[in-house]
Amino acid sequence: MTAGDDTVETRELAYFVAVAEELHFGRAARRLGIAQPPLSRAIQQLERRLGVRLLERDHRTVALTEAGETLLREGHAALAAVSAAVRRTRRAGRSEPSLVLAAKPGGDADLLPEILAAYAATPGALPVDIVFSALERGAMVRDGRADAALLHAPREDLTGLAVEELLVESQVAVLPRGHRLAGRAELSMADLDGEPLPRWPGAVPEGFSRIAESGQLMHLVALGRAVAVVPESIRANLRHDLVGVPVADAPPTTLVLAWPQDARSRALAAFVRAAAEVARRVSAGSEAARRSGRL
Amino acid sequence: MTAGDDTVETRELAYFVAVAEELHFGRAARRLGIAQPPLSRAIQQLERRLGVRLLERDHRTVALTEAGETLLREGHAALAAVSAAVRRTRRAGRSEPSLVLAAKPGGDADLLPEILAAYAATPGALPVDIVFSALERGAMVRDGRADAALLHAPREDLTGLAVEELLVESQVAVLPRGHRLAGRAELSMADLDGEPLPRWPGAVPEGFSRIAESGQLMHLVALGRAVAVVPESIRANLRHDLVGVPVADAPPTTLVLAWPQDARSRALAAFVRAAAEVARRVSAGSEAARRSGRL
DNA sequence: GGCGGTCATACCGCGAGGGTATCGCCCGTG
DNA sequence: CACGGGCGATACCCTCGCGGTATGACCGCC
Repeated sequence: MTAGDDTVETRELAYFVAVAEELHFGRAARRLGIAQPPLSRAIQQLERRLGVRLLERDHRTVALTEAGETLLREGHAALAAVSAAVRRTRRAGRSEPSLVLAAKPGGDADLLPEILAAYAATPGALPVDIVFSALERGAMVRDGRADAALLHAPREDLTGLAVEELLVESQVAVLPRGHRLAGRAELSMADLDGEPLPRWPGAVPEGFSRIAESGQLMHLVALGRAVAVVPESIRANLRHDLVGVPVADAPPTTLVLAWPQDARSRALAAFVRAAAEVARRVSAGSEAARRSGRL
Repeated sequence: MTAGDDTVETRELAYFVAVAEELHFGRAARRLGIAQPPLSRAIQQLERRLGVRLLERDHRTVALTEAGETLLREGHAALAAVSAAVRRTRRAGRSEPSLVLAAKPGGDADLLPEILAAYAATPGALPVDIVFSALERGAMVRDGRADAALLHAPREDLTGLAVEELLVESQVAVLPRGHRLAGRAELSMADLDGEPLPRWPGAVPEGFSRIAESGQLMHLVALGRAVAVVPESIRANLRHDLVGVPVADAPPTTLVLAWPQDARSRALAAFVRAAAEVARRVSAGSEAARRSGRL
């Protein structure tokens, strides 16, 4: 009995996700651009089809059941997979192909120009479009908006992505030039204990919505409203009113090149190879410089 | 222009996948249980909606374009994500919850009884259903048919799964007792060069469709039709007419417990902890035995 | 106790999806 | 070279299900 057609349409998933996120049929319906009654019906039908109660409604409030919570999580992932499929297909069909690389402004440790040059020198290289985003570069790769991204592990989540490690960096605290700790040769995290947040970029300081751009963060630091702990490579591009001081016990950060773990593109493979090659060359060079005492 | 409603229904994806796999509208339609004309229309509509040519048809044959190939790959993944969502939701809604563990017969290195006992002793432990499968345990975890599985790395693909390493094992060649190499204390892969396939379980020997069950494989070995290289733990349960001889240069195999990488279940976490604890205890014990010369 | 808010039900209209019949095209074949 | 068979596309029709409007049932709150 209850044959249970194992297939659910993406429309139904999107409807459920909307309701589960809003916990309110009317708002969800408005967000979806439909009326409320069809939405109620669709959810009931979905529950009947799955043979599972997804929402607990008591005429005043809507709450998720255990099953509803898993469908919210899993349904989100499934919808993401569908739109990733669509986006990647569209891109694969473009007559004039290119690679899209997501990078964070100032977050490339100055490797990007060399990587681009090395790849461009590859036979059959495609044009590379750089798209800048501070916060959702990983998501862009996962959902097909970008072919690859420069990410910082372990700060950013790498699940579901294939990665090539480019560079391991220690971290520095960014401080106003006049700060009491600015003159120190080295700090520990404990030294920063009393300092205003965000200690880590991406965290949310009091009264600010979100640090979406590194210039904003640096501005906050200059104002004494925040202290940032960031990879040492940004010292090269620091504003003149700021200084970077090594933090000895901050966990090292790894700059990685990430791409969808089952990508099959010839061009992407060549790009990854080129990036790895540049990283190898550069880190060997800086290693040599360090050994010869120039750093 | 080309507003491009970014959503595609799972039905459309399933239709395209069927055509892409069959490369034949008639067969695909039969497989889907619909007539051929609506299928043709659906594919055309999908192509129009994506703004991309997916199939190259020349009145005699159907071939995939570049975009079609990526939609085949990505669409498959997306459909799998959808049915995984459905299955996991159904399971989460069951009134009497349980854990489903996928194992391979003989592939648990005899850890399973202890793991089950350790987990059962956990407060709030759920009943554990063991489901045996030789070939698709990884897929069962990925698509929600199982909560966790015992897998052998690197022989089996672990992408998309979270894992806990339980046991590293060296490998042995399984040979008929009368085999010319059966008396040797140790072999190398080179010694097996002339031997009949499959060297590795899961490979397809001439004239046989698939080794789905280890009993079949052992039977083939006993008949001299094949030589198997497997983790050493199976030596304990070998038929009396077979012997296991260590293969010095075969890459070691790791028995891992794998689960969906974003699972949130309290019960699963407890099970993983219990398994890791047992593995730690057992490998410490066998280490001690080895040191004291009993092996 | 009326009022507003929320979800469910009743009912209707229309469009999309599916079916049958047929065409157009190409290829093999006698 | 004519003809038949196989394949995908087109034409046409019908039905079912999705979405809309109107309304009901049930609460909490002034």
